[in-house]
Amino acid sequence: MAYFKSETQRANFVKREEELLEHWDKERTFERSVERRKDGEPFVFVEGPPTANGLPHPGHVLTRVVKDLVLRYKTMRGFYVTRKAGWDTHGLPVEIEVEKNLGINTKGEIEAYGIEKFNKKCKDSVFRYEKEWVNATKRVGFWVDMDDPYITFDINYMESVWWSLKEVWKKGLLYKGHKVVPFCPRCETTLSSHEVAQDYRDVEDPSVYVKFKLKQEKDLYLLAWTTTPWTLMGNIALAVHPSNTYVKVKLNAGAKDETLILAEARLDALDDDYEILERFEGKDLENLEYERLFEYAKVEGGEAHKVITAEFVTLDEGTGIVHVAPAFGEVDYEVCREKKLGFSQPVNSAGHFTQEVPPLEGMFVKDADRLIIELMEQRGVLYKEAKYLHSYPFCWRCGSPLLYYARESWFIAMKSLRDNLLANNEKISWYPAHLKHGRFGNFLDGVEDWALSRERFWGTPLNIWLCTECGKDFCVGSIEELKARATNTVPNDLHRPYIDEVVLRCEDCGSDMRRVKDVIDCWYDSGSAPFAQWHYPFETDKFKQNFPADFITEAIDQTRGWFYSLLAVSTAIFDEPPYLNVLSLGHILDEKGVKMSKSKRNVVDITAIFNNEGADALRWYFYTAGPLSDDIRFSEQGILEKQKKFLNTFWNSYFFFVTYAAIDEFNPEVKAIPVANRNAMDRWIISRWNTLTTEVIAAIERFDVHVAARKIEEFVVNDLSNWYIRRSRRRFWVPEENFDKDCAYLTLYEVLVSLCKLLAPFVPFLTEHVYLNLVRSGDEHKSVHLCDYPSPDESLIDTALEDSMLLLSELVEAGRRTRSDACIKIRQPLREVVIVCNTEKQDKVTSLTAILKDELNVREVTLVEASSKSEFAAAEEYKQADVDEDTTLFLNTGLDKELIEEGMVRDIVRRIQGMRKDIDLEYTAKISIMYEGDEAVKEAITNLADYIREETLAVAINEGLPSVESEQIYVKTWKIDKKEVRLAIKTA
RNA sequence: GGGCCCGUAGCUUAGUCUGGUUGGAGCGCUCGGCUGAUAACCGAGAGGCCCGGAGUUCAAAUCUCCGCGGGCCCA
Repeated sequence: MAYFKSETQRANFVKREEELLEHWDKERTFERSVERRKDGEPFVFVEGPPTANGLPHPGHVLTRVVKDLVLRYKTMRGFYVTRKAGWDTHGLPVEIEVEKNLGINTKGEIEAYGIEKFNKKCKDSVFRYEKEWVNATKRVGFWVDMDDPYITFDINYMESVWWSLKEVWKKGLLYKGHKVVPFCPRCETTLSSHEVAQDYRDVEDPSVYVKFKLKQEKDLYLLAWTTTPWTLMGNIALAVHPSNTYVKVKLNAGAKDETLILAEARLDALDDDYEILERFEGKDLENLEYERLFEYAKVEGGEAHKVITAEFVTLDEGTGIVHVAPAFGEVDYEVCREKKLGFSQPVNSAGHFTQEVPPLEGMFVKDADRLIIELMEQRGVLYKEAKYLHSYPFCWRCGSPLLYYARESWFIAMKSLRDNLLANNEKISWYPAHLKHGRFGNFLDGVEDWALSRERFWGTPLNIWLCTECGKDFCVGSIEELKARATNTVPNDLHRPYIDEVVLRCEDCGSDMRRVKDVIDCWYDSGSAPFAQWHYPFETDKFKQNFPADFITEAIDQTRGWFYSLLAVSTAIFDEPPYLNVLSLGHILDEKGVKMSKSKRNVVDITAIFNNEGADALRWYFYTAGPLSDDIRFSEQGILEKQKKFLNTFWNSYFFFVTYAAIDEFNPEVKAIPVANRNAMDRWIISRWNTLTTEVIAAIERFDVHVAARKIEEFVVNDLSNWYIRRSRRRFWVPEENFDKDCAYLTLYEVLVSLCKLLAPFVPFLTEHVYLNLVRSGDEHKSVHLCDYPSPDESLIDTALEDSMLLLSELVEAGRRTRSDACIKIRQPLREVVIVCNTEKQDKVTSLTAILKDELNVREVTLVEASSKSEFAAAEEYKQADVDEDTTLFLNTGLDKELIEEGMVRDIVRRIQGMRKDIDLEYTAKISIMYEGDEAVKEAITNLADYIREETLAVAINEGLPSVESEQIYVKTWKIDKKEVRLAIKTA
């Protein structure tokens, strides 16, 4: 009985994959692959948690298959690799989704709807597409434990987050300040940066040149410029560049005779004639005080209305003197904080002026521009007004112009940890390496304090309570502590609104303490994953085993996202890097090279890919497309090509093997032949395989996945299929058992099984299917994914042999070229090929002459020294082809009757083989042949009848066709070398 | 506006770090050949201002600078 199951020639990858998904489920193969390594060295991975409130995108699939490749590889290399899935569940994107469904979009409406109900909806919405995520994850073959994932809204997870924030608070790193954020006055919502980026429009705004009167000197003005006149109500300072040249100019403008200061490079801004009175550097202006434009808004917390110097001042436009309003600009806010200046906020959260500004009270800021310009004109402080075209962000939901607006916010003092961040970054290996000191390092260099709080609803509540009397703050670090300090009942759910009800007792004054209303930035949630997923420090074992991570990978946009938040949290709490290796991936672009995004409607449906091409084809496409750090132009056609070229070729190599192994009932278990005893071809493919394995392992260790995958592809397509198997076919066709055939079977078998292991992390489905059929002994519950990764046997690497084969392929190429030039088809045997080369090359070729004879269809191979070259070059029947500098090939193109007859017969055999295939004969079926042709044909067939019988499995060859047509007889007329030949076959 | 990455044939790409014969492949196209594993394969051909410009050098796809286009992050 056949040892191997036979296969169909068409692989049907999709169906195979679906079968294996069930098989793995039933066999618990994933779980067992992890468990069997539990005494191995741990290789720690942290899953970057996706948000499941949208459909998975091809980019997500890419990160998942890259994670899977590395984790499977490490597992097979003997590491203990646990893989906990995670879900990111909090944050504004979730809230917005719910708001959309409820048809509301202001915080007021949410509060009216009820925070309890609202958050319930958020919680439900978070897993709206969980099924699709789980399906896609499984379907693509990503082995990760989704039965026991970490979830950021889980109470244990939140408790760990609270604990960590208390550590931050205890170190004095948590403080309250203002944060200037893009804010929609209509929705009363802060917008995240990616929301802001969604709707920039070109708009025309008034730009005004305003004169600020200096206190020290009479009739001397600083000329400032702004495109948002309404922000002048919050003016605190004027900024100049410290080292640029400024001038004092006297205007010659009749009644408007006055003296102004501005940057020399911006004198163009003046409409009038002027005379330069003085030149000085910006820093000479520092600390000059000026009279405020409007007396209305009150200033708190520091000095105001003086000149400061700042590097951000540019001379591209304006006057080189910048109006600074900390309530309405992030840069403004930062510089004022640095210089310890005051703060003024005359605008409420709906974007209307407050009663601090009586003439404008209740007016929307953008509508107030006109009135403010008029007021300035009346006071004679407006130098001129112009139009200014610029791009400005609008709310993507309601279309209102966004305001930059300072809101009260809690911060983590990351700036003070800058050196620690940089030092920890030094302990991390980045792939690609340039990110370490490039994008990421630069970012850490200029790190800002982390605005941690969000005035929102669905998130981990900020665990800070403030005393209603004395203002003292307290940070709660655990549920136990909360219970101990609470004066009322502690809820089971830590979310809003329940937590808002919990009142603590102030230790200082004994009054009530109330929680601040904010929730925590969800990036802090996911940045806490290394410890929060294990409920550290309330449970300690798992965390200790799993920190720091050996490996994380996500797309490039996470450099300032998760890659940063992980490092930030870990540095603040442990002062250790949370991961040691980080691999950054490129993005998936559409076929035109544009980023795939929901709004552009160019996102490819991955389920269609799974159903059409299958997971292995998709994976192989991703792995071979190019360096993982490069963007990929996604193309379904490209995936199909991978399926045809690579998967099919691998399948067919396997199919060839099992087909003949079944016929011969070959059993690898009872054969053992040392490699050294096998022929050159066998030793060559085994050597190539060992070389390949060395290269593949080296490449994966560097995360050069595309290098590894492309090398395997070349091996399978070129070396194995197109050379080794093609060259060795005849060895498998020999009917009787013999030593050489056993060598061929064993070699191909060993290479295929080893290839399965080498490829298992890349294409886990196909390799499993093939492995399960090829390895039929041993454990019932076996799997390629339970195997050790192959390691190369250096003693089997024969570089000299590999070199020889390379030379041989060059000779074959040259020989074919010569035939083609001389118009002699390959089926026509020729007498001789002469190779002119040095002795070193002669040695290389000698062992492989049999192959050369076969490939070039010549009877003799003659090797000669360079000295005889001229002799052959002069002979007419020898056609020349140059191989390389010192190697030349001559093909003897002379034909005699014997050669012509042989060529004729080979043509006939070829036709008969085609006919066998036409009528789908079994490979082993015997036939009888009948023919009609001229004398030459008859003579050739008679002379070479034995050869024909052997090649075509014919038991009889007879001249003359049967007179009656019959279904059992297949007749076809051919033209061979201008002769008509009629052939007929029937099964014998 | 700033930082980082990418740009090679119609398409996908190797080569760039470490400058050095005529810039390699694959898909597609044209012609010819081969085929009882292969929806394959082999040979020949057409197809490249190596994004543009300047510089360094005996020598630049490769190094430097300035642009242009795309991407990401940040303003």
